[in-house]
Amino acid sequence: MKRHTWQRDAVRDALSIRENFVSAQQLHAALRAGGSSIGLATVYRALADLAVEGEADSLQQEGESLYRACTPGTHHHHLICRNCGLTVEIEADAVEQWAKSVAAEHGFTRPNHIVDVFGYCADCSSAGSTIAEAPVNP
Amino acid sequence: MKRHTWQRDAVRDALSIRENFVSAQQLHAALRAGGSSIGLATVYRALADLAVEGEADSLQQEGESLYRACTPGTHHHHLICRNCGLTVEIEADAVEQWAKSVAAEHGFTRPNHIVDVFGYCADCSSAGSTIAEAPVNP
DNA sequence: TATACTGTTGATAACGAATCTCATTACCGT
DNA sequence: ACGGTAATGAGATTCGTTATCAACAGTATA
Repeated sequence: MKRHTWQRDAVRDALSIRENFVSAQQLHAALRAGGSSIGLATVYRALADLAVEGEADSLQQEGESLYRACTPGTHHHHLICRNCGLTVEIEADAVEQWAKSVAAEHGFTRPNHIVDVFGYCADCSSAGSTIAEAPVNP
Repeated sequence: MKRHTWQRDAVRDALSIRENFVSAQQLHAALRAGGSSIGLATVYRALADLAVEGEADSLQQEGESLYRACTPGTHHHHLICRNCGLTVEIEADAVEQWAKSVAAEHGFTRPNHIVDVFGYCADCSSAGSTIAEAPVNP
């Protein structure tokens, strides 16, 4: 049986406050900075649970998992700024359909897909000279 | 100046033989098993270089980087079997265009995208009872 | 409310992928 | 052949994540 603890709530709340993707360690540091005594392992467990339950989206970047609160029940993808992390949820029925059809064409069943778009948001683009990273697709 | 070594060739050859995505450690083990004395760090370096030069595709899965040889100069994505790893290169101009337009709509510049489709290939689907993993999208 | 059951927590150890260090090797222009 | 220097590789190191396990705290029941 699943139990209700303040630790889970704390992680959920801390995640829901944030706009961008954050790592488990960042979230743990923020919670501790806020006076909480929550443990690191618990933050990892809570985030993994939230992701499984569909309350959080996750993506892998540079060898670490990042999480972000999302509205449960909706399937969407993300448009993420490489510079500041600003994240926009995007829907893409066309892509969903494409993924299904291309899988079916090749005899694949139970298709899933990973679709994320990265770029530089308007603000970071206009402040272009301060961006260290070189363009990836010139 | 860039130098030509048998180690780079060995990694490139070992990668080109394979159909599926492999990890650096798998490739290193295979090379050693084949009698090579190549070092692990060198395999990591060679794979990273190949990916940068566009001779290999890479993806992140379960906290590790997997690599696969690809025909240089062509932009494509992958359809990957979750069970056996069978990989099919797929092209998707529609998705490319969608990524560009959705980025532009939100003021994002220099868009990149990560698009991969996972599923169960025909063979693994028909041998369904042997697949341990539960369906992810019932 | 008191009690027992058991899922959860958290400090720490352990793990694993990837990178760094640095002495040694060997590629390549001269 | 020579010399500068990029590349190599064994091992150490870093860092994100997971496992361990005793102590704790929800929750159902009496």
